[in-house]
Amino acid sequence: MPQPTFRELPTWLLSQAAVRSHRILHARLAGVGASGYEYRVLSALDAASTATQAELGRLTGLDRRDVAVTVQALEKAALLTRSRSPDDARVLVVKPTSAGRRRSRELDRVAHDVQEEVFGPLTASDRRQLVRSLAQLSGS
Amino acid sequence: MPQPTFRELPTWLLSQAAVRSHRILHARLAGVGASGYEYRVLSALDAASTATQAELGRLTGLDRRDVAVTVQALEKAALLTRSRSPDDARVLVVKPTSAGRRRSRELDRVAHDVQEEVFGPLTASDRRQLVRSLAQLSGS
DNA sequence: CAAATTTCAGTAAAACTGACATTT
DNA sequence: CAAATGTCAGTTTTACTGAAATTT
Repeated sequence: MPQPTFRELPTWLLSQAAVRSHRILHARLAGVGASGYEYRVLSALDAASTATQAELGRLTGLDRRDVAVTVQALEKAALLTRSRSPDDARVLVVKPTSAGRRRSRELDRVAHDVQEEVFGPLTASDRRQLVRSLAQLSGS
Repeated sequence: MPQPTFRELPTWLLSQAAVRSHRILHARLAGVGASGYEYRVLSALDAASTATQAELGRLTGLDRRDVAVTVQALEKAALLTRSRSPDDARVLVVKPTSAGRRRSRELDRVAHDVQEEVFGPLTASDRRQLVRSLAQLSGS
């Protein structure tokens, strides 16, 4: 056998598993009216309690531009507030509203349920090993 | 701890690992002037020797529409040919040209090299286990 | 008529790029 | 002046939807 085709490559298997996982999570989030970006921002913000937009970008892996757009939409929906930092006039401090915190936990629950659906085929020990390896791949 | 945030979820780790893997593969393919769709179609076609567009869609996991667009571009680049099937006038039979076969193997080599870069952090046995689990997740 | 194949027109999410004004 | 932050305008890739024409 010379070079394997893409269908036998680990990168392909990884991509396919992620596509399937993403499809399921995305469908569940859409079912409650949320996008993936919104979920990430709200969930990260709930965990941090308060964060600047730049911090949210680092926490969520989103580009600053995409953070700005998402945060603006969430502000319009009264799920978070933004205010200039007194310490640093460049920075916008973002805080969840109580509706935002409720929403965040609702989305965390939705995502939690998806884990079973996606990783159900694996044994608990395979699952642990998979999580370990995946964490290593994305720079732990 | 109530619900974990998205950053602790297996689906997130899977997504992040896939994003990183995709980024690397995509950059390497772009470096030789190919898109992911083109690589998948050419590689699948080279392995199958000949296929209809619908078959290519099933092999590559691409939507029929995206197969059509990709195949038309590859035809324009003289990397494959299309002809009506004599047996079934609905069907377009796609064959690689010799330039297409060379191109396909070039891209397979590029992708093969990426495997090391992406999965290098893992031991060989972790790698085998990961591939097994990933295959299970995408419906093996 | 039902089903499959191909094509057309379009949307949407995700990731990303380059530029700019403001502030530190 | 360099660096960081937020904003604006835009592209690319990938995935997908709905509809139409053709043929089986």
